Amino acid sequence: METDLVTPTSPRNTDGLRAKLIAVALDILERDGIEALTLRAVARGAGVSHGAPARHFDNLDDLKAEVAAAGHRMVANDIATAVLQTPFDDDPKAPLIAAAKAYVHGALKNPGLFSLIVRTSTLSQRNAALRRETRAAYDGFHSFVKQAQARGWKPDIESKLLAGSIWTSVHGLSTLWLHGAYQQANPDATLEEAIAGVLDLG
Amino acid sequence: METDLVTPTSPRNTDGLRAKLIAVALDILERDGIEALTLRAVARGAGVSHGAPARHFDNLDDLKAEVAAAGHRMVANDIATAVLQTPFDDDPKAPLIAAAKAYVHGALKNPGLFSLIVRTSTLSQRNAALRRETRAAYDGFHSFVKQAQARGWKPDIESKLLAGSIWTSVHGLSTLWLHGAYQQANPDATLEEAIAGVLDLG
DNA sequence: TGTACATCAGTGAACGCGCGTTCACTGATGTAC
DNA sequence: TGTACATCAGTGAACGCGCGTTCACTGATGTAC
Repeated sequence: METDLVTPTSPRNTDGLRAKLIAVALDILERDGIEALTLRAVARGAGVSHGAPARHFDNLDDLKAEVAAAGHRMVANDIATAVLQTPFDDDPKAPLIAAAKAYVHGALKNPGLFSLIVRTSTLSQRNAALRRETRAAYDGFHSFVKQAQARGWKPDIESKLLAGSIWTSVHGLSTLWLHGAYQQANPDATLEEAIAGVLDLG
Repeated sequence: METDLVTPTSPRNTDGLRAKLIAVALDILERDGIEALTLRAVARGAGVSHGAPARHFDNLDDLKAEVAAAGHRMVANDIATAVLQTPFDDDPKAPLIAAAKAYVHGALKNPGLFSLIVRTSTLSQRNAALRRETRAAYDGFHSFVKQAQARGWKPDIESKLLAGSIWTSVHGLSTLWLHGAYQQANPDATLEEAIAGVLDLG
């Protein structure tokens, strides 16, 4: 289903349950992981019958896409907040480090949501809202990178390629740290060091 | 089950089916993805009854761990081959680029196996063989990095941190490219450029 | 203000599905004598 | 060489499970008059 940002208004429906179902889904992801995210589990968590979600979502994939979009928004928000709260001071890349930390910590805080967001990118071709979220999140990050460059950090690298490199690094670090693979390969490194290392490279 | 590298020998069992089940599992991962990897599907693919796999694997997780170990070995092998076939020539990091390409191409060739390997790292605490594979793969890569450093590439960075950074970057690029997220954010970049960019950073 | 009607979110029973796992069985193959 | 026996990989029926989805229903709420 192609869901728009503006949910269809109904005279007597305040969309209470719809919002609650999404909130419950985020809880389930955080507590029990992506495998546990089913329509029935969401209904149980919201205290309604298992048929109720069908009134708000066409099917499971539809729900997942909406949850992923909501999660995307949350992460993008956390990152923007972290960046805006971090002064450039003497280090032009300080805000980027803050952004990277927010990204990694977001992934570690809710691994299930992180997985869902990643896996849903294939789905996103069919969901305009999700597609917009992805795009907006990346564009936001890209502008932070350009600001750091404008202040003298790696000014000679093409900003898109630089943003892409940082993004892949931070994303990969999140994944590998989450699964304990990074720590296993590099037992002495702390997460802070790993994040800094990823940005300092070179 | 703690499975050892040496499979228990049985007088009349040549382990034909066991090996076939693993091969079928790899096929299923490549063709239909990780969701489709079930004991019953593997049995079907091997042309045996659905109860047969229970003679060789304690349960589904046991099978997955063995498949992941096999996949890990394959990837590590591909990387080693790529590195050994690439002369240092004038560019000390040429073998590392070859390694990165092999890693990414392996992920793109069999996304299901890639997912399984990543997700199984949590499982690996319970499977000694898989733990050894992970460790061996990383150690191999680390030695390649040290060789590049010995030839003058980024010699001042602590090799473990450098290896970790490259690993996370390449891993993240694989994931994001696989899901189309990287291309969406950076429509003009080719995979080759992205790989080079990740290693060139800085 | 009051009444008749329409809407529709949520109910709960029911459906078919594929799954993991168990278990008595059978039949081929290796071993002991 | 031949025979009796033991082993055990693979069979196929059966089990219970949770899932997504459908559907007639009911009851609360908004609307028209």
